[in-house]
Amino acid sequence: MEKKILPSSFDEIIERHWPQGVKKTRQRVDIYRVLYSAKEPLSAAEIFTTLNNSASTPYAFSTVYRNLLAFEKAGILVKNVLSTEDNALYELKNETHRHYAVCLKCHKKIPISTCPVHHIAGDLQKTLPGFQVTGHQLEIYGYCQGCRES
Amino acid sequence: MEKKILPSSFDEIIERHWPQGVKKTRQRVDIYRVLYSAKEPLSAAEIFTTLNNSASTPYAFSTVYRNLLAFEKAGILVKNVLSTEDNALYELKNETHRHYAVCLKCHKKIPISTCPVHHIAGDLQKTLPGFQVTGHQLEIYGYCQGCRES
DNA sequence: TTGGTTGCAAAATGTTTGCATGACC
DNA sequence: GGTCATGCAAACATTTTGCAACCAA
Repeated sequence: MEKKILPSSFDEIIERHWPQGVKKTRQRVDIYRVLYSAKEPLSAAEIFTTLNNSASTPYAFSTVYRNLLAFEKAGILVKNVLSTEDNALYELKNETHRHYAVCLKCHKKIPISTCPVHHIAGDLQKTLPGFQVTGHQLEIYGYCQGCRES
Repeated sequence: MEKKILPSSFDEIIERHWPQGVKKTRQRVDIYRVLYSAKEPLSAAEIFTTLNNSASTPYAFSTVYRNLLAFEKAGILVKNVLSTEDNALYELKNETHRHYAVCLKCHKKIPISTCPVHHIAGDLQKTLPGFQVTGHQLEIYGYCQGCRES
């Protein structure tokens, strides 16, 4: 019985997922924690506010931006820019590849389980000869049930 | 032989495509023309520059933005915000529904003929019960042939 | 004529950068 | 101890807004 059972502490999660070559600072770990516990993509402002509400120590806006960029370069985070939002949203790249349906009225983001792009991955290579696909972004727009009823 | 043959003059095109309820001003027609002759989505700055290079009369930046919004509300234009660009891109909604593959190095935008989202339209309704889909945006990221070779 | 549209300038927003101080390895 | 990260403030780029003059219907 050497296999470890749940729950994993946050320290263990960090230990397992922390990217190579990124120095571990208090601020970075805290930003990671905020993103990790988020249920949907967050804006830099939301991360900034969460950090400064939860601790007495100040966190600078530039620190948030610089580290989101660092995480993105390290390959553990994706930056999304939706046409319906006026700012970028960030989320950790986790095991499950996800897209969202965005409500144009209440801006709620509903996860979509399937990814239509995977279905046509082969086709894409034919459509775009010589193009090396490294990623994609998809948003579905519309109105959620709640907003349709009101 | 009442059927009209090519070429259509730009005036005829405007006549046919101009949206209901949008007052036709010199500036709006000119913005429409720039978008119409563009081969790929343009930024507000590009439209602004094109306008001011091609005429002696000044065009204000705010006029460009206000009318892009007016066109969008009228349903004849789509606004795209790509994660790789720091500004929005605009293109006329024309008959053919299109997406682009964006090169992460040279930022070239290559049109994709197929739309994977159409393939799963039925699935989407099941995945998102109660959600009314009105549109979507898709970007493919990667590296184009030219940039891969260098 | 009259309400919508324009140009200009200024403000607002989100994001990036310079620099001295401070923290990690 | 040396290097990289941080906080602060100021700079930056894009987009939005207020207002008087103007134009299309």
